[in-house]
Amino acid sequence: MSNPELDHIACKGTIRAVHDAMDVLGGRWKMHIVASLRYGEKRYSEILKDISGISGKMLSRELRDMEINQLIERSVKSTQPVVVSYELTDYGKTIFPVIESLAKWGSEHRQKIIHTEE
Amino acid sequence: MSNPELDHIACKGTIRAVHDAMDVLGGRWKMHIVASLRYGEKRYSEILKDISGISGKMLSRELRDMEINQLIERSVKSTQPVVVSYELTDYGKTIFPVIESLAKWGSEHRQKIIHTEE
DNA sequence: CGGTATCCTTAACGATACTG
DNA sequence: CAGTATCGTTAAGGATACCG
Repeated sequence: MSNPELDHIACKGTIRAVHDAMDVLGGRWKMHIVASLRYGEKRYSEILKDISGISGKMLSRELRDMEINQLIERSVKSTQPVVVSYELTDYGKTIFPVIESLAKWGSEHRQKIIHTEE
Repeated sequence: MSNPELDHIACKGTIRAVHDAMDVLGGRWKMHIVASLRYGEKRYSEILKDISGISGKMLSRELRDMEINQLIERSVKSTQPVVVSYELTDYGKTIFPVIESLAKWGSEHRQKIIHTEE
């Protein structure tokens, strides 16, 4: 049943789609940020605490990128001191299935690593 | 129904799982390679043609990484000239759901970009 | 608190030339 | 064909200091 030509076309399509996704979701931290905002809005400092390893500079840079791409929304409450929070837009929430499958694979992968005591 | 504490625990778990996945699948090209091998084994030069933008150096480096992580298998047929091909291991194939959701998001994202004529 | 500016180091990556 | 070696450039990222 398998057809080399059709496979090739499908393959190229998948690669292109993966490429398009990576343009926006690529980089070490974007997926982490989506995961952090998974259950609702959070403040800058909360996200910073959530994601161990990220620096403030990178977090603000990535947040800005994602805001430009309309994945997240930044809101400022002009209290004293100022409170800034971020949340996923409806469009940003469409990434959930990706995060979910990635997280699922990641936790299964960790199990595998543990059991083969690497 | 939503519980801030439970959300926080779930969130941290997701972030950790995403992190574990990224350790192995991170980088600009690994997902492309999985997509390229999606429908069966391929030769080095075929993968190189599939993935536009990747250089030979990066391809061989990424392939080696993935072989070490047991995601792909490299086989050499000692004909003249030598033929080397790569294919996903059973373990590597467990990444399919991730690729699928990523590709799905990517193609929808492209549609969105086109329709908002960015 | 939520950043930006500056400096610095390392890693990623590409191009080219070369080899078995 | 399937790479490796070498060189050079750009990007990623951290540390620290500073600002409204």
